[in-house]
Amino acid sequence: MPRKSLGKPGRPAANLERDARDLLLAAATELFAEHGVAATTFAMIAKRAGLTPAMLHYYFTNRDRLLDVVVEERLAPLIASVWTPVQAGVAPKELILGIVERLLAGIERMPWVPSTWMREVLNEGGLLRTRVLRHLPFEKIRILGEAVARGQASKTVNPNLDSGLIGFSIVGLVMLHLATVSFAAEVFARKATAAEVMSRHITGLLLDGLRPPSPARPRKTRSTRSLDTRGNKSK
Amino acid sequence: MPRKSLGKPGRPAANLERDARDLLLAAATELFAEHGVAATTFAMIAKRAGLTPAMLHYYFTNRDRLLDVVVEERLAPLIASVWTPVQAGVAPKELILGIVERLLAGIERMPWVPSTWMREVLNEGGLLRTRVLRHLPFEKIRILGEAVARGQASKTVNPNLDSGLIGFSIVGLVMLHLATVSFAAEVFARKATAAEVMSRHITGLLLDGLRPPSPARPRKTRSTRSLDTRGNKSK
Amino acid sequence: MPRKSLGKPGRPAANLERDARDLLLAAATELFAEHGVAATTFAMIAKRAGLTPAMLHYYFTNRDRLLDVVVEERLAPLIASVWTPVQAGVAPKELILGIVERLLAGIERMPWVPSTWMREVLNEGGLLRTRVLRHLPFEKIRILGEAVARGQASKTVNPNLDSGLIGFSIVGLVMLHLATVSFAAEVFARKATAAEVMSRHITGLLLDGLRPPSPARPRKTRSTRSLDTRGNKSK
Amino acid sequence: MPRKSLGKPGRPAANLERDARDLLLAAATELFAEHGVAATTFAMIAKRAGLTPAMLHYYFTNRDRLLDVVVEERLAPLIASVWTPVQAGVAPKELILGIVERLLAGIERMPWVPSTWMREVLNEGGLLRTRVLRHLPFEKIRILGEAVARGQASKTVNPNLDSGLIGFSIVGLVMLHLATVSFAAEVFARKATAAEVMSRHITGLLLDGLRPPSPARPRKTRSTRSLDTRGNKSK
DNA sequence: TATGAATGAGTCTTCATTCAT
DNA sequence: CATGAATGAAGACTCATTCAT
Repeated sequence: MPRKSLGKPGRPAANLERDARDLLLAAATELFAEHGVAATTFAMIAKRAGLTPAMLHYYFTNRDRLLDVVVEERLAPLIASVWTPVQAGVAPKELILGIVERLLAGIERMPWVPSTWMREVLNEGGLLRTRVLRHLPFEKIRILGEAVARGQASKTVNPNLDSGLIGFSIVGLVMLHLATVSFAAEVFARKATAAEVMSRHITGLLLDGLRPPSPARPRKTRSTRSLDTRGNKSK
Repeated sequence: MPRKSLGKPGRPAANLERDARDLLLAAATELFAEHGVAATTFAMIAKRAGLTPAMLHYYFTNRDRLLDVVVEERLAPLIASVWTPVQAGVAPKELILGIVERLLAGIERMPWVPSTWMREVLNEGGLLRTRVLRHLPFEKIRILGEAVARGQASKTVNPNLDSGLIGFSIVGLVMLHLATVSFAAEVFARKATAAEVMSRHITGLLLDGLRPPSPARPRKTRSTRSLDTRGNKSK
Repeated sequence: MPRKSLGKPGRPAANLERDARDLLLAAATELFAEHGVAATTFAMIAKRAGLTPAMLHYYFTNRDRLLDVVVEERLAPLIASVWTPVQAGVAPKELILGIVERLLAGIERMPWVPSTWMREVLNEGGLLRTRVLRHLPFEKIRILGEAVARGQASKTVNPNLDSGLIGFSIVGLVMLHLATVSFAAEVFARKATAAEVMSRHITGLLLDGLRPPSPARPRKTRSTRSLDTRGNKSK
Repeated sequence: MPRKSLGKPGRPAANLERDARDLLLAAATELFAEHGVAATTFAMIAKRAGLTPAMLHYYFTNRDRLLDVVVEERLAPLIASVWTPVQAGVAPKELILGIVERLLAGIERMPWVPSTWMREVLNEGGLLRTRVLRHLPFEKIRILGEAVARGQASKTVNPNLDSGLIGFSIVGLVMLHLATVSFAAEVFARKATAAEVMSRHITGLLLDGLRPPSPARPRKTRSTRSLDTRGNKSK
């Protein structure tokens, strides 16, 4: 509860020395990604943060509260940053590209997200699912779905897609591939796929599937922009 | 696969009364899907199977061994049934359709798979990852990748896709969507998406992405066939 | 596995193929010596004998009964063989030499005895103590004590010795040294002391302590006789 | 040795209120002597100390660590106190008398030692054997052996003794007799032999065996001094 | 603000024992 | 005779949580 870090207004940047609460939160999210929420003990978190298990209770009182805090202070801002710019009236393709781009940028800052998302949000019985649900931007998701449905009506979008599922497919596809990076790397015993390649693969899959993209729309802009071009400041 | 079940020679089919080992295995896989491997205790498994925790040790000696058995007797056969038919020389589109179809059929028989796959195989630190790795059909995955690469060389396949990742994308996409069914349902507080719709959505995404499919190839066959048309009988 | 060995009554010697009961008893005594009674499980015994834990119950019904049998069929005969020849009227020195000799001979046939004796008989709380107590030849021990006391009265025996303890000292000393063989060997990382040397050391200690033996009585016979000169047939 | 026990600076001596760690250690050593290490459970120790089993893990983390601590904080100091005064150039008789005296004094403070020594150190498979081995004063043992060997060369010491074994015989003899006290008492259903008698018996046995001591060397001093005349302060 | 001490509930696992076959 | 199946009780050990300091 006690939120220290009351950086004097005078001091501009200098966030170097993070306080204990931040340290614990960082350790917790890392470990959640590595071992899952259920398998992460207070002792493990404390050890990684170089602090004591009792401090976790001091700052978060509770295992449940710790999860609340992780969702509210870490996942919710990411979700907001990804979906807030989604506006009605934009073409579905542009919406999707924006979502993917912002999501990739967010994950770059919080690499623990994909793993945790798949494990603890999408999965039935995931320990963060209910908590995350409260922060989903239903309105924005609906806007995206309607854009797709309109596209389908005007024959410019694949009618096989379910307009209600497309939002989950986009986010899930990104999470899936990012979480799979280490798996694919391990399978082939080679180093992880480059972020650039991964980004192209994902957007390519979403936009055109297996088919070669129509030459009319070169899409060259995408491939040249770096991932963090439009990083959403979560604070 | 069933070990004991020495049904009297008189009784023909009727495998109704499953033995304790089978019962435990079924309870374990269910619970793994619901809560994850780490969060599933012997007590929980025993309780669901209507047996005692000590029996788990009797049959599997060990928590590790239990996981071994789950992989070897449940996941490995599924993997084999999905990939065995993959042959060189077939068009990538056909390969992908076959994989998706067989995978969906397998999951229909073992609904606990998608959740567990995402949680315990794809995820870094997943408790089944190493074990599953040993059963992956690298040769078949390579055949698929090469088919895609050849398609890209002949300009008939989307060059943005990474031919090395495509195998993981296909399997992952199916797993992801199946695991997400309950999530989407919960989000919209409506009943789960029909299997038929889900199947069309997934193959649609893989083949054409957002773009409307070319009218030349109607693909009507797919949408009419039921999911388990060619279920692989594991027996 | 099932070792029948239903030796016909007609066949006299031929005990080569031991029956299951014997096998189990041998495995049990070995393990008792290695790990102690408390730390030896039925599973360990069965495994070493190449049989099943359930057979132990079949033959011995009970853990307690197994211990009873070990004492009655193995230790009691050894005790009897050692003490039976002790007769009143013999000089203490001769009595002691006889006891040591017979004990060493018995241990040679049952190498598990010293360890078990020290651990489970002498020690407070030893699991065989009460059982063994019933088989101790109190009368014989008394005879030895009186022989020593008479020697002390006639100034021919060390008056510092306690005539009541001397019986325990003799047996204990032998057991101690035999059990210590492996320890001393381990300490010096050399091979075990030869039986001959050990025998001389023990009798030397008992008869003369640190002092050089009086030249009048050469005692050469002892040191030249081998250990098993007068093995006591326990059956 | 006492870890915590930070008695207020004002209070001078008075270490009456022992801390939990000490209490647990005392309970453990007592029970090890009574039932052996293998048969002593955490629950038993905790119960005797009036604490909970979980505290044992708190202070010792581990069953193995508990044994380490017992050896390092209890047995090792005793061993050191017994052997440290052994110096080259001293007559073997004096060396032996000193060792016995110091050992008896140590055991008087730690009555659990003899039983545990015989069970868990000397015995093959003893649970403390390896741990104790690291604390044996090999150099001192060698000095004693050489003193005996020199005595044998100059015909003043019994040549039947093995100079390499004599150290083990001395310590073993003391441990044996002290551990046997309760056994002998139980056998004769009388109260335990007095410490004084026991001490005389042991040293008598070691110095002269069965023979009456030579009148030239009266050895009266020994028998009059009480056991703890020269208690070794372990700190 | 921080922590060492302490614990009850619960984890996996082992064991002796029973019993139907 | 012999054993595979089954289990209650107990083993060591872990964990989130409390609390005095």
